[in-house]
Amino acid sequence: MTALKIGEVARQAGVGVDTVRYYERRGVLPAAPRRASGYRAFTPATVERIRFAKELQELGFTLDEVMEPLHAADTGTASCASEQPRFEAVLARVAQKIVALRAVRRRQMQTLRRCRAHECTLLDEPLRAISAVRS
Amino acid sequence: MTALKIGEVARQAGVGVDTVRYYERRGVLPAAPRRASGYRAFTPATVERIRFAKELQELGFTLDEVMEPLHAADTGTASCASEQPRFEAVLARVAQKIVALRAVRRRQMQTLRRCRAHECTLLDEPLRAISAVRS
DNA sequence: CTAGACCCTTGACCTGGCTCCAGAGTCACG
DNA sequence: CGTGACTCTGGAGCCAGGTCAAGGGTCTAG
Repeated sequence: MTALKIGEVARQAGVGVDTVRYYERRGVLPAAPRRASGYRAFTPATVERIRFAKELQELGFTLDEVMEPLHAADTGTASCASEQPRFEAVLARVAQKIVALRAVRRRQMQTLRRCRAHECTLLDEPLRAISAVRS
Repeated sequence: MTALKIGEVARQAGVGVDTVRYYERRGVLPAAPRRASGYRAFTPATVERIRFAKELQELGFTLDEVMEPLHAADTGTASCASEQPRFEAVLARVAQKIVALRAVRRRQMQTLRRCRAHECTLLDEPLRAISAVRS
C-alpha cells in the first residue's frame, strides 16, 4: 500500500506533475484512485508505465500510438509477438521521414553547388524579380 | 498596371487566398496597395515572391527564415554570396535532424532484433509490470 | 438589374504535447 | 498550531503555419 502522490511519481519518472495529469486525461494512465482528500494515490507501477510511454515516444511513437500496446497490456492480450507489427509500422514511418529529409538535403546541396559555381537558380534570379516588386 | 486580385495571385502561386493574407500579415509579403474598393492590388511579381517563399519552405526554412533573404532583397543587399551562409545553416539543421532520426531508427531496429530473438527488453518485461498495475 | 463569384475584416479553430495560472484545500515538520 | 510545500480543478497559453466562418461589400456577365 505504498501509495505515491503525484509529485513523487513525476519525480521518479522524470516528468512534470502536469504531464502526469495530462497522461491521465489522455488515457495513457488509468484514472488514479483518490484518497479522502482528493489526492491521487498511485501505485509504484505507474512510474514504470510512464517510463515505458516515454521510451516509446523517444522511439518515434505519438501518444496515441503509445496507448495501443498499453491498452493491449491492460486487456492481457499484449506480448512481444502481438506488438511486433505495430512496432514495425512505426519503424517504417521513421524510415520514411528519413527518406524525405534526405531528398530535401539532396536538393539543398545541389542548390548550394550551383550557388558556388555562380549558376544560382534559386537565389539570384528570383531575388532580382522580387526586388522589382517594390518599383 | 496589370494589378492582380488576391484570388488570381493565390491561384498562380498555388496557395489559398487565406495563405496570401497570412503572408502579408506575417511580413512575408509587403502590405499590398488597395483599390478604392479596398481590394488588394498585387503586382505579378508577388506571385514569384510567394513561389520563392514556398521553395525555401520545402527546403526546410521556417517562415521567419524565409523572410531574411526576402528582406535582404528588399533592401537591395541580397545576393547569392550574401545568402549562402544562411543557406548553409539551414542545410546543417536538416542534416542534424537526419542524424537524430537515424539514431532513433538504429534503436528501433535493435529493439526489433531482440524481439525476434525472444530477448525482448522493451516490450515483454515492461508490459508485465504494467499489467500488474491493475491488481 | 440581378445573381453569383469574388473580396474585405475580425477572430476562432486546428494539431501535439505539454506548461502555466489562479484560487482553494491538504499535508508534514517542528 | 503555524507555515511552507504540496495537491486539486478548470481553463488558458505556447509553438507553426495555416484554415474556416460570419457578416458584410464589390464586381461582372447576361
